[in-house]
Amino acid sequence: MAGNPDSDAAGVEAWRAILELVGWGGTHARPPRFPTVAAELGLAPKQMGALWYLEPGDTTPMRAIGERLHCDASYVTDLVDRLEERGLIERRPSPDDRRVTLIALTGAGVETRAQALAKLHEPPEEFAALDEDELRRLGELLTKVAAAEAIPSG
Amino acid sequence: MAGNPDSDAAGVEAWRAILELVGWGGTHARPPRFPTVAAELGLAPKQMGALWYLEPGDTTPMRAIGERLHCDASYVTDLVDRLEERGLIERRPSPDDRRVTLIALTGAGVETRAQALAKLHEPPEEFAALDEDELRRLGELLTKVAAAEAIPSG
DNA sequence: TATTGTTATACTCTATAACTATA
DNA sequence: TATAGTTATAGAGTATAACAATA
Repeated sequence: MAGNPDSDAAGVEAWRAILELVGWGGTHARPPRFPTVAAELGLAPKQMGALWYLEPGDTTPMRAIGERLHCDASYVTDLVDRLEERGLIERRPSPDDRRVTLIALTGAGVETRAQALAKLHEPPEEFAALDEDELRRLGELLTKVAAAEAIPSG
Repeated sequence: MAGNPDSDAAGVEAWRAILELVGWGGTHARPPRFPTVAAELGLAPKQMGALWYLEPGDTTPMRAIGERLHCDASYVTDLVDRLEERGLIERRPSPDDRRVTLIALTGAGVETRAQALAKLHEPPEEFAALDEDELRRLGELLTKVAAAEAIPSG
């Protein structure tokens, strides 16, 4: 972000609006979306993050979950313990490497995950302030941004 | 969100991109912005939220902080204790009502708050994927959305 | 020797309940 | 009686360090 001043200003404005919508803004202070949805399903935010990361039908080493969630391996153990107690996931020994434990969603896990994603993906009511063309344009622009590789700063 | 299908689809797409950018997405899993910035400054997320809410030069009853941050009064006490220990805020008795304690930022608090906001408001690198016109348009659309009153669903 | 996962432990975040002072 | 804030306490979230098993 060291371009021309006008562009920077527009970027700051856009970003600030995003923070606002997401519940991290200073002005209206909406409740933050992700933790709220997690709480509605009786999940800790990271538990929901883990469920999200797990693809239905797929199998994932515990280590990968920790990397994705930016949390310690010991906490992944705890996370997995609790999700397993609730019957949402199961552990399976890896056939390839006897050190690794693979995680898979159970049927109940697939269902809970779907509920979580449905709630999360529900756009905010405020989108009604835009007409259809505006909304489509917004979607295009944001998708272009989100698809871009983050340039590691520094 | 019960409009026409096209509009809904565009909204979902836009919203999904926002979640992605903010670190709540499933695909790239960027680290979530707000907690990361707080950690960089050695603050708990809610501590940073409190600092944000406090306007420099202003004075705010503790109760209001709890409402804004959606947390319990007892935790506000703790929050304020720790922020006060670090010299970022100070308590002042209210002249109007001897039950209420007013909170004000100290000089150090104003400075820390500014640092936090600067980091938070820094747009993501990915905005570089848009040219100036696109960025301006994005800013306009998002601002319009963020300024809209949320229609309480139900 | 390095890596995956677990256990033990402790620290931080946050809420509930009971309480004090004031209104 | 209701409201602002505090204290005591407990629970959930998360990390560090030491460890076992496997590679």
